[in-house]
Amino acid sequence: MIQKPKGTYDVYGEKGSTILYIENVLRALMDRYNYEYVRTPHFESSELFHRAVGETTDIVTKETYDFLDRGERKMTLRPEGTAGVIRSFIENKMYARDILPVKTWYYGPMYRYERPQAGRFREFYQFGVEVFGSESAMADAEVISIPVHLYKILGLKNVKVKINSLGDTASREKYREALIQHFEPHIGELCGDCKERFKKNPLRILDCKIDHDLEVMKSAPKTIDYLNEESKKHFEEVQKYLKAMNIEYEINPKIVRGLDYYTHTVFEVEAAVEGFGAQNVLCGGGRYNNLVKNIGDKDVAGVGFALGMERLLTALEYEHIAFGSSALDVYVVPFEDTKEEALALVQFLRLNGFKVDTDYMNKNMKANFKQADKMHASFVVLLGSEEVKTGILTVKNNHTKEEYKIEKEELIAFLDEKLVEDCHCEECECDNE
RNA sequence: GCGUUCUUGGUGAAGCGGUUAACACACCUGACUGUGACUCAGGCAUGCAUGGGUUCGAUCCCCAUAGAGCGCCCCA
Repeated sequence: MIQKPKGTYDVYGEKGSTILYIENVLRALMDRYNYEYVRTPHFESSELFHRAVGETTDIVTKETYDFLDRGERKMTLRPEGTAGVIRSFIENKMYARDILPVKTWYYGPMYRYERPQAGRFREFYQFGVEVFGSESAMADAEVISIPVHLYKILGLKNVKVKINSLGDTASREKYREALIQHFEPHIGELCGDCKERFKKNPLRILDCKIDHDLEVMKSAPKTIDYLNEESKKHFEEVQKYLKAMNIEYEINPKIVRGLDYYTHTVFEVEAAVEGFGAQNVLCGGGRYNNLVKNIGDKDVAGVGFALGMERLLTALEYEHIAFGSSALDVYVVPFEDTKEEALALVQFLRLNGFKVDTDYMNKNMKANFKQADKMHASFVVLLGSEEVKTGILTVKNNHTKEEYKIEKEELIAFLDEKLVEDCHCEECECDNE
């Protein structure tokens, strides 16, 4: 038996409906925010990610899918979306647009060679936005508002927005040094991982799950104390705009993000769901005023965020939120000698806009009614030789079990009327609210 | 990359070193060749992730491999 590769998954059934629903929500949402869709290749020159993500992060040193193409070019399956979008922004000279900022969104599969665990796969889907060309804190606030809005639409409660500021390059560097000075005398007290982090990426020490109770951790310097005037002002403005939009947030000085391209605002949205496990961060992002320059020598500010679909789906599952496919309008029961007429009727109804299905398995009557129930059919139409002969159809309301004799010409009008009348659901598009 | 738990039909699962691998749900057939919830009678894993080994005999014990879950590293 051939199995799917480790860390991948198939989508089918109810999960498929949920994903399609969310994707539609994303599309509509981004249209409302006036963001444009950008699609970039799933693989890029390896160098792009090395420049974007930074050589020190593990993402690039050991977690990417790298390969040589037949022309011996080093290629990498994209481990995240930002780098490709920036490359596209520069290559297509979007910075020269007549309308700035350029507000973009993307959605698609990303690849990381990691050990799979809850809500984490080797091929995973990310949705994200990138806004280029604005240094205004308004852009930061708008970007933060998008996932908040999305989670609200999806009905996800108990989400928490956590923000922090790393400041501009100068502030950030000053802070980094302060952090090193702070931890250096106590390095012996830290766990093994933190000793490693101290050398590679001291900011990440703040994220440690083992050492977080240590005195030296609690007394660690905070990023916001090292912001220069300009950075401080920017951070205050972000908060001002968030308040203006009624978005609740808390400042968490320990949010530093893993990637070293961030400047100023960084944020995460967490799901406070019981039993959700270690992977409770639903999305993260921030401002990256130097990244475009690093990649393409154009000094353009940027701010963005990304969210993982798999983790979002897990969170929805925990909250018992599902978006199943809609119920069938009509189930047609064919008989041995009326298959052609049945299929013709099915097609006729479909052409008139109804959601219709029938039996393809030569089921008996009992099994057919069972199947109609399983498909949540509103109406069952029996089509035997008698109905074919007389042109008068037997139509049964599958909820009330009432039976009607309807002429074929009247069927569409009958269904139109009855379907609206009977509809009690909250989600469908009918006008019967 | 490290640690740890696990893998038995379509599903939930019981099981013990020894002849037919429980039970339930689902599904199929018939009683009931045109009306569904009940009932009754049948059917439904030559096989217990895969490959080796120990044994007279392995779903069960041992080893390896693969996959899944959880935690760590890392991280949207």
